[in-house]
Amino acid sequence: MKKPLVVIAGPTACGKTASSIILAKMINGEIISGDSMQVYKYMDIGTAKVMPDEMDNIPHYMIDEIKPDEEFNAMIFQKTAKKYISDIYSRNHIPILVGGTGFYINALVYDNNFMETDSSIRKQLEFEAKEFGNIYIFEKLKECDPEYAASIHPNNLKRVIRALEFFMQTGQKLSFANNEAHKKESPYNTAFFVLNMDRKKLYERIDLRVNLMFEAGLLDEFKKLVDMGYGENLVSMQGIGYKELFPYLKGECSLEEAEEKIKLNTRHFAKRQLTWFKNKCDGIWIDVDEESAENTAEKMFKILIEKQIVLGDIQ
RNA sequence: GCCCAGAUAGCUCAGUCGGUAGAGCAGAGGACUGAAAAUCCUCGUGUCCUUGGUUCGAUUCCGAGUCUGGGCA
Repeated sequence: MKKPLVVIAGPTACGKTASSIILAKMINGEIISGDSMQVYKYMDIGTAKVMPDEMDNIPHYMIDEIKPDEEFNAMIFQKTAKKYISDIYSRNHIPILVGGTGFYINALVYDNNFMETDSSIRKQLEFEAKEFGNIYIFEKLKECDPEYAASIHPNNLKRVIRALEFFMQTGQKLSFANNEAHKKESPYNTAFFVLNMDRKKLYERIDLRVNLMFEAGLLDEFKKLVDMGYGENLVSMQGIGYKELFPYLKGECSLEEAEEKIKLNTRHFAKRQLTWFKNKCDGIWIDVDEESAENTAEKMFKILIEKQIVLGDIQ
């Protein structure tokens, strides 16, 4: 029998954190963060990380997992999170995966197969792309994996390079591997919640949250990271709320402009998240508009009982 | 009060040598299977300020008005 897994996804600033902690209390849950930025230590304010005083004694995992200059990706996420999940099962608790990184969440929920590769060829390919252009490298991909090439745009360099490096290292076509991976059935009995609210309201909440981040000392946090030697080229420092502050640091824009840019990028990001959850997940959408975190948690709890993912007497 | 310059998509503006118009940004939609808060793709009809005139035809030319900048008193 498949083991229970609760997922709480949704765009940034829609209230995942608060309602997930309440739900965790109700069902003996423990929380695994499905967030690509909260894994980094020292990046608290800009990632809107759950802090210990908010956790209400609910254990949280995949938070502060690594330092900002350490490598991280979907495979590492999956591997690490799976370990935490089995630990949670061993305690007879229910894992609640909560976050906004759809790619990571799906990797875990659908247990995607990742082939062992490393990124050693990457640099070379990046160099070639720079030297000879996107089309040149795209043509290269066309030769070894025409199906995959047909499915992506030549300008999407990251995708093109990944497909190429995958082929060069495994001798397999990414298009083929993806198809195989797609056939795999999820090992969990999952309730996949997607929290959402009226777009306008979401955007207002984003603006408000960015204001609060600055009040809470985002700029200091950023400067501290820079002082620790974490630079602009790091994946972690390309997170929204940090990357926009480099131009300010260099005197290329005002703080107000940087702040506006953060708001804008966060809105764009929320849109991309929504697109993913809409089209890549089989989710139960929960309208959070005008609702308290308690109501949202209550709603999810009811559905969990209906779906028999959780037993009624567990509380 | 006078003079000058504007008034065109939600915003900033381009343009039409007279045949009802187009960029950037915003916004919307989409892709994504080891960078994913990353990366990439698609989408532009609006009383061209109002009103007279000239004209087959005006957003475009001319006159008047209104508003907004700037200058002079």
